[in-house]
Amino acid sequence: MIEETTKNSMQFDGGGMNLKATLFCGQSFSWQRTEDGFAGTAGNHCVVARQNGSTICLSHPGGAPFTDKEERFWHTYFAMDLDYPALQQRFCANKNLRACVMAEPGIRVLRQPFFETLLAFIISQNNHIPRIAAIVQRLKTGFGAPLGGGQFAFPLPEALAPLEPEDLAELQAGYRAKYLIDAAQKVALGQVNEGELRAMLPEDARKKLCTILGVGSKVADCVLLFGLGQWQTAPMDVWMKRAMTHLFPGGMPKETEGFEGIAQQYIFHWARQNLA
DNA sequence: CTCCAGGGGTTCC
DNA sequence: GGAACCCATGGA
Repeated sequence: MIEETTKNSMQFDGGGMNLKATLFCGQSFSWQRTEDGFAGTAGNHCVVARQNGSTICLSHPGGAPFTDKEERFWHTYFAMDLDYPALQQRFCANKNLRACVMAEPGIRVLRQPFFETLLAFIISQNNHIPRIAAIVQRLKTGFGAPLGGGQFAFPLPEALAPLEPEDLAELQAGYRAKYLIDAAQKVALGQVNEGELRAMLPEDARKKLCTILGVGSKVADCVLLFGLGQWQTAPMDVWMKRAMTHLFPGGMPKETEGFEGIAQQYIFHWARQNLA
């Protein structure tokens, strides 16, 4: 008998993660609900994710085994290297942080690829989550490389850079189409470079991102947080004020699904940088 | 029909 | 700096 050595799925303990809340709270727009779980892509990788109790299970749409490289990729994507329960316990010493933690304790900040995070949050401007996700999906299927199982990768900057806004008409992204192309061009030409952004001081990276048409303070903050693992250093009161200005200009909403998660993500990242 | 959704650009002052 | 207005699109 030959032992089965390939792994057609990977499982790990979520460490208190709520998969559904994490995927659909508004930090990522690359996941879809399917009959047997949540199908999503990141970079050149695609998976179907499920949660059974505390266990997170990932499998390929076609059932293919995972390589070591893919396992590491998803491990990093879901930030499984961080001890969230311990992190949250520390946050709860602060009143504002505690409120964010208690709103939805199962949310983790995902580590998403830079370019797709940038474009997704450009699309997000003056828009709502279901439509953002629909536009992202059309962007992938229309301009991305097929990954099998009906999934498509997020298009590369080089694929979008030569296009004209009318070429993106099928996205139904409206006036944002020219923003997407400008972002793709600046990344493809190296005027905006992920490695350089990561090496920069966060405030400088923020300014650099804002040179892209359609990227202002809010989009830049989201890209720094979700796509670059970076955040600016600022005193707590400044940071909280910015988060609240961005997120809840009219005051904290009561039952708006996802919003509490966004607040938590904002605060979590700040706290990770400053309370360590 | 009007309003607005996780903004940003432009054009004023 | 801040305020008004516009930008496409689709759902309530």
